[in-house]
Amino acid sequence: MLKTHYDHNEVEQGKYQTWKDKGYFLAGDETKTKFSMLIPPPNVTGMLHLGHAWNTTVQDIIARYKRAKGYDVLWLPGMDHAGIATQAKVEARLREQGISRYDLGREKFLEKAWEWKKEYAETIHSQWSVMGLSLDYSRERFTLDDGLNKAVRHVFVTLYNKGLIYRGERIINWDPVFKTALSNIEVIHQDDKGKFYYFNYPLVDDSKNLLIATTRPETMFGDVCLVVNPKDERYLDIIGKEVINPANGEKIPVIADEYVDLNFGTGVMKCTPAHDPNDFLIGERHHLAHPIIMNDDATMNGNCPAEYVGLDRYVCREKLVEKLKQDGYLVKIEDIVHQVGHSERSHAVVEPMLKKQWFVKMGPLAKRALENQNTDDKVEFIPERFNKIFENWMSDCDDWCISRQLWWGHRIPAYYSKKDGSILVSEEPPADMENYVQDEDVLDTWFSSGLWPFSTLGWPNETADLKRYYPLDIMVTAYDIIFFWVSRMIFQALEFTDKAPFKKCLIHGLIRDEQGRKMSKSLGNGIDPFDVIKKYGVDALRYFLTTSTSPGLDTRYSDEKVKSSEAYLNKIWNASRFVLSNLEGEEKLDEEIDLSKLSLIDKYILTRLEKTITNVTINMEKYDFANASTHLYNFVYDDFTSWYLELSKVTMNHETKKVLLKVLKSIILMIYPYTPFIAEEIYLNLPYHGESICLEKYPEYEEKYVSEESEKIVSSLISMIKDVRSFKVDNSLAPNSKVRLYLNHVGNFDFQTILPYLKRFTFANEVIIDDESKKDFSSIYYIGELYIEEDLDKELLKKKFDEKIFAIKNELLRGDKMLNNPAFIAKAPEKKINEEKAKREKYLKELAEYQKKRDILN
RNA sequence: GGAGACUUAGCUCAGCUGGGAGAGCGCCACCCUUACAAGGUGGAUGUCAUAGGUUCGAGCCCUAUAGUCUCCACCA
Repeated sequence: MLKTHYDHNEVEQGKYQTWKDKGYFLAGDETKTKFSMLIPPPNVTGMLHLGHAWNTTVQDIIARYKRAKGYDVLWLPGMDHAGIATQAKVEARLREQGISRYDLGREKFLEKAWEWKKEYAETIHSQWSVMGLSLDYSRERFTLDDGLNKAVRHVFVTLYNKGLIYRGERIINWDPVFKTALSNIEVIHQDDKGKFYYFNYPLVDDSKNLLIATTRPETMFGDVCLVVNPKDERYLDIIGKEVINPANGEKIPVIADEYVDLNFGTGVMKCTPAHDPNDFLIGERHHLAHPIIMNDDATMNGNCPAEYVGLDRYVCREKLVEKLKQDGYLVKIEDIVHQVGHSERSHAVVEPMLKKQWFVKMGPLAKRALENQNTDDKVEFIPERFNKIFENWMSDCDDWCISRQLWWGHRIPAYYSKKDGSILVSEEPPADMENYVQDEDVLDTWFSSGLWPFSTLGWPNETADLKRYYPLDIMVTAYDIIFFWVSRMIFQALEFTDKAPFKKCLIHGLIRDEQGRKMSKSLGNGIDPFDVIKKYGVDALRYFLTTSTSPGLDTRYSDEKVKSSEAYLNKIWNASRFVLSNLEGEEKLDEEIDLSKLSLIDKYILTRLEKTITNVTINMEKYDFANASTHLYNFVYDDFTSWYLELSKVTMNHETKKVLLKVLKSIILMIYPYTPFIAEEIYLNLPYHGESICLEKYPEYEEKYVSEESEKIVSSLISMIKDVRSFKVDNSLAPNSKVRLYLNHVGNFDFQTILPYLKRFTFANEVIIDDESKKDFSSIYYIGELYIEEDLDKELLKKKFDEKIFAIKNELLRGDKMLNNPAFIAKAPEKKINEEKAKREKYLKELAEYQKKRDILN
């Protein structure tokens, strides 16, 4: 029997371990249709946050729903080594002990990193279990395990041999803190305050100056020329001439290139090919030198005048500006706000630098990904608009810089000959490894994540799992990693498996704090899901996360809403207690319900149940969990607890008890994917329950339980009761005050069937049916077919009637406007016209009745 | 500079393919009615951002405007 109070701690206790031990979450029943998904692997960098909780709960709902629907569900767990992020954490930990990774050396450092991984994997596992995620742990993977390493090497080598991976010297985004290259999307552009410095570059053999504006004076040491637009009439005569670079006194030429914008700045720009991507392209076109002027830590190098060597780039900037000011070259300084690139991980200002790195050639891969979206094999984004976001990015992306100057990750399988420096790219090290040196760099962490949908299933081996579960049915993720991850999975999958990696991609938003701000460490506004769980229970958190959210949109965390989720579960808990207490001692409740023995209200609730099952299922199939839960919520609160449970007390019998059991069971089966713990607890307390709710079937719509007629009659009954209640409040009568009711029998059903309920809920001491003599006494209140006799305030009654008459007249007006409109009659669908006509009839009748009663009062 | 989202009750948000404005929380009044006071009953509250347009009919479709937010982009 259920305890008097819903205590989430007690309810959650031990259940997950049992589910896991019993193997309920293991995939592999080949008699069923498969349904497969993978968890987006969390980084082994720390604790899971509310975003993870949201993302994984959505998947868990899908997994549990699909299992209940009879699928063989594979939900494969795993984690991501998260190269740069994890390495940063491990280095920070070492720094606390006063050591750097260089003190340890590569091998020892990696040992530390694996220790870190082990530690945090454990944390994540325990957090997954608290969340109740129905993961198949027997298939868990890690991006750095042997199988995935093999997949990564295979992909790298294959792409290299196809010419889709190349090594080249290009301008890349350099993170001077972590001292590694970054891909374009790892650079966050944000508005920073900066300055526009205007300098004079004196022309050689001329007294004139050229005015140049720059935001980065320190790069002047790397200037190789000035550039003007060949169409710019102002500067036609100076093209080909030389100027003095005031920073270092070197003579540099003025060249012409279409790139220069005539309307920006002074129309003349300086060109630093090694430290700016556009300057680099200009340099390529004009075969210019590209001197690098900074070290990896963004200090100035030997290509700068001695007094600046070793200075940090910003210190150098100040010093140089000061000097140029003294020398009379500085014309003015303007304050500006401009977009500056920062490293996603270190937040340092990214330095564009010319470096030799590995790249994936995106053109052909992107083309195929885009083309595939026009085929039957396309990935269906939910909501659909994310397809456009995906396509926009895909159709305009640069080559992907995949080498990272880190240690934690997949080491690039390229080997350089000690003899001649030639490159050997191969899945396995060369036999004569002593003659080679392996590339020091590792791959971008997203390189391996991009293979996740198939590498985790054993690819490149033709494993049974790969055959059965690939491609996946759905991928669930937040929109912020569409570029990082989703797009890469898609083009890698197409390239290596000739199929899209998943059929659907369900996109959800990000969770924000109560004020709508992003949760961040610096703001200190992060909310630990496990604090919330302690307070309200994991079921309440899960319910909140998946029901008060809208597809693809961000959501705000709301303590109030989690609380009300808990209140809802408490409601179900107590309703269950009521049902169970009524079932006690009853036998043969598992026998088929005898429709002929059902009361009016039993038929009513079954009808509402069947309709609810339909509505919930439709929305579950669309992965619209907010809508699905709303249908269930309304059924539970209104139909079931507010009305049926109360009404059932009046005519409780054996058949009603069967109905109570059936309806309760259906409710907990439908709430189960959202809130598995409380659902299991109640389930195990039901008579005739199975081993676990995890093994139960989802409720199915059954036509035989639907009775439109009963639904209609009980709806009238409910509105009568509501009217009497509201009548009492209006007349300051106690809710349980006795009344005498008169029913005028105009409907086509037997009023006797509703009498017991009407009496009980209106506290009527008498209900008189069809007594013509009682129709014109003065102290009455009339509602539909119902009269109430009482000593009443006539003025109040008049007012009530007048309000009602006014409302009906308004309705009539609305309808007449339509019906008197020839265009409406001509163009509106016939169904709608008939509806309006029927309403008109109904209102006219009501109006007449009310007016009659109103007249009696005068 | 492009792209997208959002603007509905005091607050947070629903409103499915156009056909009588909804929920939760909050608020007011009454009630410890035998599942539930984490409750029940009854109630108040909206020129659906603004202006046009399409339509018999617009919160919903189209256009423009304003405000908020996000993403993308190399403008020195």
